[in-house]
Amino acid sequence: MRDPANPVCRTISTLLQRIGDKWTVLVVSTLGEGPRRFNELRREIPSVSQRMLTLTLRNLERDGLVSRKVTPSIPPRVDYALTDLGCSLLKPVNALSQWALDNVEAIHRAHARFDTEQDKAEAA
Amino acid sequence: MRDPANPVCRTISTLLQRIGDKWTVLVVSTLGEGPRRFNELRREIPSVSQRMLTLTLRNLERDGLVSRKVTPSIPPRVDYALTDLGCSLLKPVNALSQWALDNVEAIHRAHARFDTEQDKAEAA
DNA sequence: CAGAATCCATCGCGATACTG
DNA sequence: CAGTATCGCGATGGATTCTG
Repeated sequence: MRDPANPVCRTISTLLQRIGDKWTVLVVSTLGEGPRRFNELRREIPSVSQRMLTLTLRNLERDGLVSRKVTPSIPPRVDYALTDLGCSLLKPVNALSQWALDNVEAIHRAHARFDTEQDKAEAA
Repeated sequence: MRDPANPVCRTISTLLQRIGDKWTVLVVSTLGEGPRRFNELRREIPSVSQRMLTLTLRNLERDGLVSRKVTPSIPPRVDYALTDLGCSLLKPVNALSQWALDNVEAIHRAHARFDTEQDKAEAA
């Protein structure tokens, strides 16, 4: 059950990695507010590069979490939106974010404690 | 609020990355069943290398999620366990895993659909 | 506007060998 | 038993340039 060869386990692992990658959650939570065009997303997430936004959206589309609607006009228009599946992911993701928010300070205290003990250890 | 320069946002991002890395969730969920020694963890997670298990545990300890109790005997004995903070993380993480379990098939269908459409596109 | 393609620095991670 | 140290490959991701 904890065996990474187990296909179910691998699927979970893959999902967690996607959640953990640099831009996915940012994009998903932005789309959680409503559909966006490509450059709208870029503006709302200023630090994402064009390349990474494209890759992130492709992965999300492949997972069935985001829909991509192309309007072949000039200039072209592409609208991204969460699918129902994508929306359903919002809840557990937000729960995790909320946990992080609730425990930011505890984590920082833990870091400080750990790091000072580390310093004492190497001073010796 | 969505600005990666925002320290709170960075903390969330860091946590999500930790969740997303290859071994953290496996280790945390194993420790969720009770305290374990180093090599017990290795046996229960056969594919983890010594190095990565050490690093994963160090990070978890630094975050205050896992406690490390050394018994200086010969041979030495080290017990790892979830802290209260670590336990509290279990719930949102399990929620996410459960979501993945519930939607494994939907995701696989999405992959299949996406990939065949990809093939058609490049065939043209 | 919404990308695709290319180049390149960095890093995660595994394999291996050594230690108190 | 529970680590640490070193090496090296492949993947990740940023910057830049080109396109329909």
